[in-house]
Amino acid sequence: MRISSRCEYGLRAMVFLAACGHSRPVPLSEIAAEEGMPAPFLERILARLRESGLLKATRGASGGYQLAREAGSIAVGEVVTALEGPLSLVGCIPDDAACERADSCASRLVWRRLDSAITGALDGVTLEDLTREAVSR
Amino acid sequence: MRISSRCEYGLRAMVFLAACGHSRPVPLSEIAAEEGMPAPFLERILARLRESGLLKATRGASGGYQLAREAGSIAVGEVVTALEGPLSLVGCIPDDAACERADSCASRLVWRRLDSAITGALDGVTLEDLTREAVSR
DNA sequence: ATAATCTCTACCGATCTGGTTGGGATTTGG
DNA sequence: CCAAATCCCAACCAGATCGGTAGAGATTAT
Repeated sequence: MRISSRCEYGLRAMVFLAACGHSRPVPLSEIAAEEGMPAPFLERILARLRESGLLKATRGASGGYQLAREAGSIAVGEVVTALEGPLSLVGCIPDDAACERADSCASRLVWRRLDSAITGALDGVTLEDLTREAVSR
Repeated sequence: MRISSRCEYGLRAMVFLAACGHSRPVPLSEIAAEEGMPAPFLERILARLRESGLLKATRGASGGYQLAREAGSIAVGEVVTALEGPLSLVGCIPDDAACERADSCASRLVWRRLDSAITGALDGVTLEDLTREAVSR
């Protein structure tokens, strides 16, 4: 199991923007250069984040990207979900109607447990948490 | 994020074998039929599990597959790792030398947290746990 | 007006996924 | 000893995804 580059880049960009504060829009080129990511690829990643309402973009000269909400109100899980799609591990979670065996399926117990472990790990942390923890080291 | 069919089938097959007990080798065709999986695909899955030492196969008539160890000593995490490869989320976990930014990287905190959440959820449960829980419902 | 910037579409090679096909090797049971 | 059951293995396939590139367009500050 591996986190995609898309997801990794996306989160790093979001954290970068969170650290920049709300003062000004940050151009794509700056994020890409500072974080060492291929700009055209990052562009499409930020597009997804914008479509998901996590990012706000201003066009034209001295435009760029900003967080759409406060860093403290954006959970990491939202970023991951926006980039990776809904993180349903198997078809039958949470929709147990998807499998006729759902009632007797022992494996399903593991996927449920895993699902809540992942959700807990990602939804319990905000971008603000990350910038604060990172600074304090 | 999604569990692959390979992984899902593999775990279900292992649980099935755990429920069968150690009495006799169970032929592939039986597992496939009982669990509703495509037999040739399942075959390659079981091959991986055998190569990883989790499964024992006996050839010839009245042959089949058995767990290589007791169900109580096989963690679900082992099964998943055997099928899915080592589950390192990003290159820098646990090998922080893989990224020069590792020290200052805030995102890395999330991946570490996620990593231990996943490991905890998968390594803390054995096949025996699953069969027992499933039976008791 | 022009330069900076976001927006969008199309393409690309590589890899993974979920299979199928078919032929072999091995061992049991008759 | 032979036939059937069973595991073993390699090759192939279509489709999706990934990571990335290329290039043309729209919009806005200066």
